[in-house]
Amino acid sequence: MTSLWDRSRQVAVQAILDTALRLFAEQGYEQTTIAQIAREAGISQRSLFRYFGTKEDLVCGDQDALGELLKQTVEQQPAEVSAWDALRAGFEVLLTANHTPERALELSRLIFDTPALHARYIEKRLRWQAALVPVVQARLGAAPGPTPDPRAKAIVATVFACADSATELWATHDGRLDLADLYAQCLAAVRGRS
Amino acid sequence: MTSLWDRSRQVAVQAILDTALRLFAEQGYEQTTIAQIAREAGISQRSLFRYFGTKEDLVCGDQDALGELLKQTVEQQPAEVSAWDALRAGFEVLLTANHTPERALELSRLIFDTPALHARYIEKRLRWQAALVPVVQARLGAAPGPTPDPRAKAIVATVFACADSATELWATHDGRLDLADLYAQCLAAVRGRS
DNA sequence: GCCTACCTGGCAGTTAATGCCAACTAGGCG
DNA sequence: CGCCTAGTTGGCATTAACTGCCAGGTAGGC
Repeated sequence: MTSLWDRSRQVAVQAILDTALRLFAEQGYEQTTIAQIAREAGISQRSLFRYFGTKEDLVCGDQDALGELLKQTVEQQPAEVSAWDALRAGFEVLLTANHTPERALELSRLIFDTPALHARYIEKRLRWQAALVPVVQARLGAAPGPTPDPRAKAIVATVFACADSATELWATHDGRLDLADLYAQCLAAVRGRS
Repeated sequence: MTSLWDRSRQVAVQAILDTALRLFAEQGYEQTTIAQIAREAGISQRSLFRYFGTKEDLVCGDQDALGELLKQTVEQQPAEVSAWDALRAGFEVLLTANHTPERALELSRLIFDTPALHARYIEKRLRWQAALVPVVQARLGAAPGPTPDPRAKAIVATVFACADSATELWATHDGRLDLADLYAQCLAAVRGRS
């Protein structure tokens, strides 16, 4: 059922993405205009905005799909797995599903170096967090009462904070360190006695 | 040495801020234009942008001073205070220094309900985090070596994650719960054995 | 009383983003 | 095959956030 439209759409999306990422890497995010991307990708400005609603989505757009994957992975962990371990499992799935390491590194650097992108990225991440809170809450076996239970929210936020710290360290060291290992170190610093 | 210029500047800033916040509360952030704020505040659009570099700064602007206050408070804690306690002390100072509770609640709701503002707020918060990492690292007594120490970064990120979770809970419950208490609960959920 | 320094306002221009409309194209149907 | 419909594309105009520039004004030192 993949019509010709769907296929050419895929091709166009990829072409736009490649052009944009190349230009961002060459001249920086702020210095690259939508007009230039559209011109070099051989598409009208108007259509570019139909594919990607905002300039930031050119970088952070495909995060949405990853968020869904993360949620499903956490949900499908066996019931006896703790909330912390379930979230770690989800995080590890993301690592393999992301892109090639080089691409992920390039994207990470772009995001961490560009305040506007960083903010947008975190905004998307916050939506993942909100979606994960009920999942984690169920795993904690809490009865939702009148006084809300901050535990699930805090745990999810902390896991993301550690994942973010680990990713930033990984990016600033050009990917030479092991990301999963950095994540474990971050979590240990938080949860261990100190 | 407060010249007339400084004073009228203060007055102007306050007038703009009051007008902007009122309009944001009445019609929402996105629906309010800079032109309208300038008109109702009796100032030119050009000068408004000189006082506040961006529209978002009308809401998140004074966060900068708070960040500096936070950093200094944490720095000035006695040496025997742990990193966690020093950060908590800083957070508590922020609570009292903020504004009136009503104003803080109104601002919090505006920020949490407006994606663009939320992103901007987090962006500023990230700068606080970066400034705090060396302070916390010194308190951890770590010798910065070739292999970086993720602990300070992770601890700071976690404290902010918990503070953010607590603030969001506090705002969604109209300020009826105690913010410091919520923060303690969040941190306990993360650091306690579970 | 003048002069310098700074502040203010208007104007034009750039960039991201949106709505509208006309031209086009794929794919179904007689 | 020829048409028709639906979905797509591109150009044009518009809005809103910003920025640079320049002319005018005002406070404060000399």
